[in-house]
Formats: sequence, C-alpha cells, structure tokens
Amino acid sequence: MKSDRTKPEAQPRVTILDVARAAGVSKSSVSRFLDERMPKSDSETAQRVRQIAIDMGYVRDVSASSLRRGKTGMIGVIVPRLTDTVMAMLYESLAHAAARSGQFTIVATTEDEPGADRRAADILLRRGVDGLILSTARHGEDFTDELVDRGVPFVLTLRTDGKCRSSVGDDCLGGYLATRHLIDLGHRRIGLIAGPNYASSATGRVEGYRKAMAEAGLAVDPEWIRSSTFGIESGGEAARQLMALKESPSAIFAINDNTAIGALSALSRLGLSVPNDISLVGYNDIPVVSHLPTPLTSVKIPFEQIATAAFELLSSETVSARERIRVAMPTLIPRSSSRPWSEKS
Amino acid sequence: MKSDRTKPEAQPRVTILDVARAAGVSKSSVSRFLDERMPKSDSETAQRVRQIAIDMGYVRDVSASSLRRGKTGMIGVIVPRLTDTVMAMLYESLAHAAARSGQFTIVATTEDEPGADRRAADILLRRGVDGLILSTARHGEDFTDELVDRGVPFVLTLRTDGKCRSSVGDDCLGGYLATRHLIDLGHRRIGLIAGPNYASSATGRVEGYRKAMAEAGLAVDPEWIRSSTFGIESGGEAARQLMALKESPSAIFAINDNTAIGALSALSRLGLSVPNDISLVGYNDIPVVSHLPTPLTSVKIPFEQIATAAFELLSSETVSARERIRVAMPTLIPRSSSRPWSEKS
DNA sequence: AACGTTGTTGGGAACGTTCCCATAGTCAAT
DNA sequence: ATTGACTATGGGAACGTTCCCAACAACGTT
Repeated sequence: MKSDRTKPEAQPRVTILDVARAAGVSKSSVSRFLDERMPKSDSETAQRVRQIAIDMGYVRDVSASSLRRGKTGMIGVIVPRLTDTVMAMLYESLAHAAARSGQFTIVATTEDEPGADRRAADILLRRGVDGLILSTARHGEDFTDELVDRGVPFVLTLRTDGKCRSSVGDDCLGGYLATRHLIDLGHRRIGLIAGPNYASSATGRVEGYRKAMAEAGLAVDPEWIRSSTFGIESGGEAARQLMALKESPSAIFAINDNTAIGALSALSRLGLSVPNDISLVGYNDIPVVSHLPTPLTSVKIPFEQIATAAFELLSSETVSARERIRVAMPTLIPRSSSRPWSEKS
Repeated sequence: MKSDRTKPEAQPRVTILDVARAAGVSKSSVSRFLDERMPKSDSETAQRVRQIAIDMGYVRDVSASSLRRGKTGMIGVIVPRLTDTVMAMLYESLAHAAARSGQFTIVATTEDEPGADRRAADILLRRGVDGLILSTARHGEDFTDELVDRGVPFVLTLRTDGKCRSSVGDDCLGGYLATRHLIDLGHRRIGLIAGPNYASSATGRVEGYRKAMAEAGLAVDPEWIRSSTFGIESGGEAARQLMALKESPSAIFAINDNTAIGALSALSRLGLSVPNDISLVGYNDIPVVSHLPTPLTSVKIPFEQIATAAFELLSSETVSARERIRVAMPTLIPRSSSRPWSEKS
C-alpha cells in the first residue's frame, strides 16, 4: 500500500509565456518561432528561442492550439474492424502517412453494419477531426452526401462509390490477374467466391474475373459465382457449394484471403487437396497466408501508396474529375496453392 | 471538373452562447446543464435547455473544453502492432471499454522495438492524452519509472513488469491448462515454443508449462524449450528444431497462435500430420485458428474483462498493493489439433 | 422576525495559443 | 533628408468552454 507506482502530482505546465519570459521576447514571437507551418524563420533569435523552449521542456498544448487554429491535426479513419488484418494493414499505412504530414489518425469501427458509419463519423467529428477517411463505402448509400453538406473533407479508400474522392486499388486488374493466372495454368472451370455486392472492392474483382474469362473465350456458368460476406466461415460455405456442383471447378478465386482460408479449410475437410485437386487464389496477401501449410497465391495491394494518395486527396483544395479517384496497381504473388491443370487428370 | 464532391464552406459553429441566448439563460447555466459529469440536474429548465441545444445542433468543442478542464478524455494505447490480430483484439476491447466510460482511445505502435515505446508515449502525450495503457512492457526496462516521475497515469496490460498497475491474463494458469490438456491426453514428451523472455506473458506461460510437467512428475528436457519472437516464421523454425531432436516430442505447446501456425506449417512440410503424428496447442484463440484445415486447440483470453479492469485501474485514485495487478482467467478451447497419445504407436 | 442552510443563477476571469494590427526598425532608392 | 517598401516585433483580442464566486431565493428552525 505504501508506494503506489502511479500518480504523484503532475508538474505545472511550461507555457509559451514562460518561454517568452526566459528568452526576453514576447509570446507572439515565440509562437511564431515555434510555428511548424512556416518553414523559413531561422534568424539569430529564432534559433535561440527554439533552443530555450526545448531546454525548458516546453510542449505545445494541443487543446489551446486547436481551439485557436480551428484545426486539430487529427484525421478520423473509419474501418469495419481492426481484427481483420487487411484493415489493420490499411490503418497502419494511414497512420504512417498521417505522421509524415504532421497529422495524427484516430480510428472508429463499424463492424460493417449499415448505419454504423454515420455513427462512427459522428463520434470522430465530435472529437474534432479535420477530415475523414472511410473504408466502408457502400453502393447506393447517401451517407457521403451528408458529409458533403456538412462541409466535412473526406476521402474514400479501398472501396469507392465512383463519385467521391477515393484512393483504391485496381480491383478489376487484380481480379483479372488472379483469374488470368489460373487460366494460364490451364484451368477452364474457375469458381469465384465473390464478396458482398455493396463493396466496390468485391464487385471490381468480379469484373476482372469476368474480363479474364471472356478474353480467354471461356463461358462463365452463373453457378460458379457464389457471394460471401468476406468472412472465413462464409468462404468455406461458398467453397462447399462450388464443390457440390455436378461439374465442380478445378480452381477457385476467392475475393479475399479470409474467404480463401475458409475455402482451404472446407476443401481439406472434403478430402480435397490444394493444389493437387484444386487450385486456390486469394486476395490482399495478409501475412498469414504465406505461412500456411499450403502457402496461398494471393494479390498484393500497395497499402502505403494508397494511404499516401488518400492524404493527398484529402488535403488538396480542388481535384479535377479525372484525378478524383486514384487507383493503385496490385501485384499477383504466385505460391503453392495454384498449379498447372490438364483436363484429362 | 464542375461539381467536386468535397469542401463546400463549413457552417459557422453553434456555441454555448448561442444556446444560452436562445434559451434566455446564462452561458454558465447552459454549461452546467450540459455537463455530463454531474448526473442529477433535471430541473424544469435543464431539460428545456438540453432540448434547445439538441435542436440547434450544438456540439461541444472538445478543444475548448479540454483546454479549460485540463483533460481531453483521451487515453493513449501503445501496442507493438495492430496487424497482429491479438493486439487488434485487445485494442478493440480497450476502445469499447473507453467508450463505456465516455472516453476515447488513440493508438500508437512500436513494432516491438526496444526504445519505441518511449517515442510512442511521447507522441501520445503531446496529443494530450490523460493516461496511457501499455502492452509493450519489458522485463528490466525503466521506462515506466519515467512515466511515474512525470506524473502520467498509466496501466500495463497483457504484459506486466510485476510492479506497476497491470491488467493481465493469468498466463501461468493458461500455460498450465494447455500443458495439462496435453498430459491428460497421454502425452509425455511435450515441446514448448516459448516466446521472447522480455515479455511476461511468454514467461508466465512457460512457468505454467513447467508447473504442469512437474505436477505430473515429468522431467523437462531443456532441449524441449525453444524460444521465439512471437512471429509465425519463428514458430516454424522452433518446430523444426524440436522435430530434429533424437527423441522428438509428441506434442507441442506454442506460446501464441502465430507460432502455432508457423509450427503447423513447418510440421506439414516435414510430412507430419497434426494431430495424427503430433498434437499442437496455441494461445490467444485468434479467429483464424478455429477455421484452419485443422482447427487449433487454443487458450482464450477474456479481452473485454482485461480491458475493463485496465480502465478501472487507470481511473482509481489509489490502489492497494494486492489489487495493483488484476488477473483475468483464461479458458482452454479444445479442438482437433490435439488428440490422445499412447507411447506404443 | 431573524437566522443559518441549501440550492440555483449569472458575471467574469481563467485555460494557452494564435492572429490581427499597429509600431518600430532596416535598407534602398529618390 | 524624405519617401516607400519591406520585415521583425509586441500588445491585445480572440477561440469556446469551465469554474470560481458573489448574489439571490426558498426553505425550515429558533
């Protein structure tokens, strides 16, 4: 009970006034010298004052600064959940990008529930964020209109609505690359574990799939396309359905790594081997998939690049229609889960 | 180019003064009526003023409020990384717990690098957090002393240094349960993929392992214990080393699910089947492990409970020595990766 | 009727910073 | 020497809220 290792009394704060007094200049000057927004100012005194501030242990009070400036330097990020590694990767990249421009991100989650993004945005805006980055865009929702009306700067990422400023991966290309890879390996009957159709990331990849199939002159049986919720369980269910078809596919392209993992598990439980009996390709290249017993072929998304572009879009005053949606190129990473196929086997 | 869907001019803010004017009372009264910290106040006028505030779309300016109150209502959380699902689960639980007490969490990551927690704490403190929750405690580091000196309230979580306020899982019990489970199944030679010895979570589980082995009268060959970095790759390497022993183990307890996944992969590549040739138990019960081709037996940690306790510790003025370290009970979740063993096979 | 006790109210001064503006200083060109 | 055009400086007023305190009202007790 005697020496509780927390909470002695806090030291009194060193203010800009203390620094001013110590340096023999006015608070206004100190404020100017310490203003990170104007790069020049390195006169004789400026440097001296800055050094004194450091020596005295001065740290700017963000509350006071934000109050006066009308900006907090915080950007709100909305993701479905952080326990989805893809979203965690995105968020970490966004946090890095923010730090690079002297800003800071705070995050709120929606669990992918329909109305939750509005609530999340509200919480973040109450906290005083200067802008929002949303990865929860849904086709046919007017939530973004509300943000526009309120004058809140925002950018969509990973998923776009096709209208608002967005920084996304080229999902169509990614879907094409994945499917094309399987076609090149000799597969003809390729199943698709699609995503929910409210997400542009999912529909884009489906589009890429169709494009690759069409280009190869392969007809797509509608039965080959099964939707999912992006979840592992859901991917397993879709895989089971695909394998229950009279002419089951020899390869499956899963809309993301989660559904691919679910599929892997379901296939294994059906006594099917990946890649001997069936090839499998995922999407996102989350760390775990390269370390599975059968390392998964997947499509890598350049998150850092997407995050950087998102911040550029967020901070630019106006953006031409052409540049409103920034698209980053994905890369296919071939691994053991996909292998050549010949029809006779 | 014409209708850029972001940035019209922002509306002028509704202040407490506007509300006061509209309601015909003083700003002081409005401030009091809207103060969430005092629950009582529901006089006639109080309710009327509150309603007017809502109708006018008033939202409190956190910067001004924080400046005056000297508190921001933000708690900083430091984790190694969010792309580790365990840490993401922890953070989400902490975020929930914070929301329940009207607070908000912001997060910074360290990548588990030695000095990075100090930097992360600095960033968060500059942002004005009222306190810190650290999951990066290391044995034999004096970083926490610095926080104590500066008068910053903080709590350790998941990992403890044994001195400061902490909210952790009972790692010794968890390690015991996992090992005991394998012993009960008939295993006698049980390998351990330990963690880095700077983390109390890892050393606690090792302790539990030793306890269970000792209790069963089983000698522990030092060769059976391999350290790791908590990473997938590292778990695979440890598993390979274990299986290279002249008398290789019939079961492996991995310090966390990541190393278990790495082990699973390595074993599979050695042509060994889990659980037929060897049993495997992980720790943390991250979502993916229950959906692997061989669902993994794991130990579940009550994150919500740990998060709640962390906030209680953070906000309580004084804490008796006995209650300084709060310990939550883990639960073993048996799945297919562990099965009975008899020596003759 | 005078007294404390309790509760509610509004005026005004903080909180620490930034920004506007007026003043003073420097230099070059007239 | 006077003007003009800059640049560096400090005083003071914001920013929106909370908190202190004094004023007042309402009540029951002596």
